[in-house]
Amino acid sequence: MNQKDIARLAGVSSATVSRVINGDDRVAPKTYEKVKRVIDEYGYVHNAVARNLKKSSTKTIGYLVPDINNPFFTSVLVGFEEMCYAKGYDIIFENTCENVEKEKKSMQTLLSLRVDGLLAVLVDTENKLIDSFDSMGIPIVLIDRKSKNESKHDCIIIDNYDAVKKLVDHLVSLGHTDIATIYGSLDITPGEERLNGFLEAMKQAGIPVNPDYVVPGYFTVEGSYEATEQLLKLKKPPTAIITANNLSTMGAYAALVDHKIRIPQDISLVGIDDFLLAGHLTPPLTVVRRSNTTVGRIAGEMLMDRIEMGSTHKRIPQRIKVLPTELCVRESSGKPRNYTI
Amino acid sequence: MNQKDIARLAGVSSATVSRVINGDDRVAPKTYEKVKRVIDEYGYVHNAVARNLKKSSTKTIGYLVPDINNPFFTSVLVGFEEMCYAKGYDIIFENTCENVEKEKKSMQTLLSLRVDGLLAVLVDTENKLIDSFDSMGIPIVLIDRKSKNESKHDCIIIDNYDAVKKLVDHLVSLGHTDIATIYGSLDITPGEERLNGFLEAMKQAGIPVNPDYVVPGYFTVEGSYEATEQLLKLKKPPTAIITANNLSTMGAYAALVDHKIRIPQDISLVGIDDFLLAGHLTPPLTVVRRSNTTVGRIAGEMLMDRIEMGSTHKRIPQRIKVLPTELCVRESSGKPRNYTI
DNA sequence: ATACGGAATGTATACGTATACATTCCAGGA
DNA sequence: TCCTGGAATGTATACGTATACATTCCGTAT
Repeated sequence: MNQKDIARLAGVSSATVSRVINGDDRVAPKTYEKVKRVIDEYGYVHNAVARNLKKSSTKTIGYLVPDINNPFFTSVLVGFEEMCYAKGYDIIFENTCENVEKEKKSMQTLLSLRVDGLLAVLVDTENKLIDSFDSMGIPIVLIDRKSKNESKHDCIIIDNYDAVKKLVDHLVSLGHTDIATIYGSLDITPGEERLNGFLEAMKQAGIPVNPDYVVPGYFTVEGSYEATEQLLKLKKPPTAIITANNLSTMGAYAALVDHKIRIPQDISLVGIDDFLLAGHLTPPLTVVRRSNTTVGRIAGEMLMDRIEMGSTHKRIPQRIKVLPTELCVRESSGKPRNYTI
Repeated sequence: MNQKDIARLAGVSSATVSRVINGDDRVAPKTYEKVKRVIDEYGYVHNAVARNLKKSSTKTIGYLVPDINNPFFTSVLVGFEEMCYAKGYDIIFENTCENVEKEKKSMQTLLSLRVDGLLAVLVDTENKLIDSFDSMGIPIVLIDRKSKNESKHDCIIIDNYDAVKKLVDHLVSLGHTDIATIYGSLDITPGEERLNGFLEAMKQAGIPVNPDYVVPGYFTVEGSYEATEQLLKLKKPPTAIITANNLSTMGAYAALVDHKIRIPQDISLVGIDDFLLAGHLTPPLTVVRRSNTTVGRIAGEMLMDRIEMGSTHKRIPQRIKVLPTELCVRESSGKPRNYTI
């Protein structure tokens, strides 16, 4: 059942059917009704595949993230989907599992599927396939992680140095000096910048950094759980811990709870990125936060803005949107203990 | 740049190029290499839109859920994506926001996009568009919520009656009689069955149900937060609360924490469905759980199984997979208090 | 009555691919 | 030498749509 069939049944040409379907106003009301009736009667459903081929546009956008288990990417997806739906775009979902090979295949697929745009959080920011998107004129918006080489793509980030500095300063103002950090993967920008931000903020605060207090958590719950246990095993555990993202915070929290460490009496815990329940844990956690759905919403706007510009979008220079962050003081940060644990 | 261009540049026909791309072994090794080289050199990327039109199959599956903010649906997505990726299917993501109108539009879009299958959690289980999928021979797998009318579609569910009964029996064995439940939306099966299951299990245990102890939480964090506050306002609050899903548990937990109610000393809290952190809260929560990623994985299997059967899949009768649930006793359930709060 | 012009509709084609069918090629057997 | 047959390749078409262009229709002005 296609337009030609409908045309025959309605006694018109297939062009007219196409016009009815696309709401072309150059069709007489009575013809419109007649065709509409036949369409409904026979349950014809428009074939977007053929349309996409003809129009060389798919009204489709790729959403490529490394780990959908991470609630951050889910929240971003919510905002992104909201914008896409409003503008009539559909989302093709790709989960790369932080795997370079899978990322390649996913990007190849999206390319092949002729998505009109791509929202990506890349594992391999030097990925050659990025060039393919460029040469095909498909806009890309990057989130959180920038390409290391001079990238031409729009991106939405936060000031990681500033975010960590807010946490360090907060802890320092409470009297902490034995501050530890559980840092993330250093080969992606947030990991690198948040660690450097920590070191820099400590320097500015005039507090020497204890190398034992700088441990990797790999941005994962498990990694940070273990990192926390490692910190607890020290002869003198830190009085405060700064984590590098939401998962890291969860891991550290779980480890502290499991080891019966009281927060914040024994150890203060603060982190980057808010998450569901973070404000309702015992105690509620102090975090530096941004609006995750806003990230998705702005990404959608920037992307569809470029898409609608057509090929001329290449003339618009890279746009970098730095979202504001806010220190949200709750109860997981307090004065440093003055006893041994 | 298309197959014809590549063909001309390589001095072969477009059919040969197509064969090379599809790995057809009826092409001479040297020809294969020659074509491959031209493809790489010119950065040709295969057009899946055209292929899909020709083959009337898209290697694409719709994933339609009411609320991706719910971690349950995210976990399901993880398992589902895993299976899809393994079999070479891509996912088109639709979030209906529990909105009937949006659900209709989404289904219409998926139909138009000619997805090969659909994994759906429907708001409106009487949706007429389901029939369109049927008549076009596109298989559907339903999760969690069954169609109310006699549905012909595969579905993956749990025994809700049994799940609630496990919680009730657990609480009764601890000595509780003042048991409250925060139930979910009654117009979807899990909501209806879990409430009925509660009433039935209480009956079987010989415990009269206090109508004040049966309050709606609408399967949301906020709704359940308020429901919990409502329970706390009673002259005699319950000694235990059973929640209807993960969000409901979070809401109740947050409310109890915020009102300084001690769990389980003052009130026990148990719920259906596990979630990240549930085992690391203070105290860790007792829940009835299933493997969420398994739900997605099995759904993917059932769906692609039918897809690969082609049109004959209609001859296979409805398959209902009831996943096992397990009572996971942690520390949020204890003996009932013997004092007034 | 005729010409005109805009509205309504029809005709024909291209989008890029996969594949049925046709053709060419070539080695090996008679 | 010719024939045979399988391997390799080419030719032609259909998938379902949107749309440029052509045509028809019909009311109105001349």
